[in-house]
Amino acid sequence: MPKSITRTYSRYSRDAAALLGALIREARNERKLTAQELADRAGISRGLLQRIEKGSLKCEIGAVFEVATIVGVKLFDANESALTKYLRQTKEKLALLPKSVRKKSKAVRDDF
Amino acid sequence: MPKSITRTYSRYSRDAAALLGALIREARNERKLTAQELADRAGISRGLLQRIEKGSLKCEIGAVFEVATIVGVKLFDANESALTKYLRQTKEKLALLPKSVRKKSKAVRDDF
DNA sequence: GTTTTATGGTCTATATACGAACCAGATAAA
DNA sequence: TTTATCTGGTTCGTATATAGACCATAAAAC
Repeated sequence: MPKSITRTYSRYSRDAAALLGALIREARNERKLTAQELADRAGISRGLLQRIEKGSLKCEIGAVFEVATIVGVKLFDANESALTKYLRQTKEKLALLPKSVRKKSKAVRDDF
Repeated sequence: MPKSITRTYSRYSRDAAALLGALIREARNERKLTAQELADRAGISRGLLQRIEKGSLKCEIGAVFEVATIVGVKLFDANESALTKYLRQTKEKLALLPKSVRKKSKAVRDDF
């Protein structure tokens, strides 16, 4: 990140991260795990787990997904087999589509 | 990250990220957006968008969510209002639970 | 009440994800 | 075909997210 950029996030993105964090915290409590225990299992620091549970958007998606998986929070409301199946279908579908998006050349001729 | 750590990710996390990336790409093609255009709208670089679409787990979750939001890929299979509503409920539920998880003192006495 | 421990926060050093600028190959349009 | 441009893949410099060590407070257990 050369040029310092302050990202802006949409309401939906912020809510989604906040919800995911809240669900993780709820699931952790249900399973009677301390923050340190869950962090250890996920291979992350306790501080990072705190930020994830707070809904921070500046976290590795891998860390967030891993924690969610450990405590049983389903992403996309899908279990493992359904996810794998849908993933395969989506990839097959993509293979049939055009490889690249192409814009109209130069200007659009709507002046006739 | 002081000590160099090579993270390991579960199959579920990897599949989830791959699916999300594939869904984003699919939605981008449907909307006839080039990678550069979508990246510009999300305020990220084209390179980062490529990694997101490939399902990389080493991306800011904020960037991924933002891109998904722009092309209309719904996280949690919920529309905006439903997400906000559920978020409020979840936070209220959390407020009722014990503030911290506490382990049995020392060893568990199961020898009686 | 006391004690223990989980949580929340700060601070520092460092690994790394990022943006930018490339290039080559693929692919769609002319 | 030729041309234009989208994509994928580098490399490099840098902003920053992270781990780890703190400390203070809160809250559960005793």
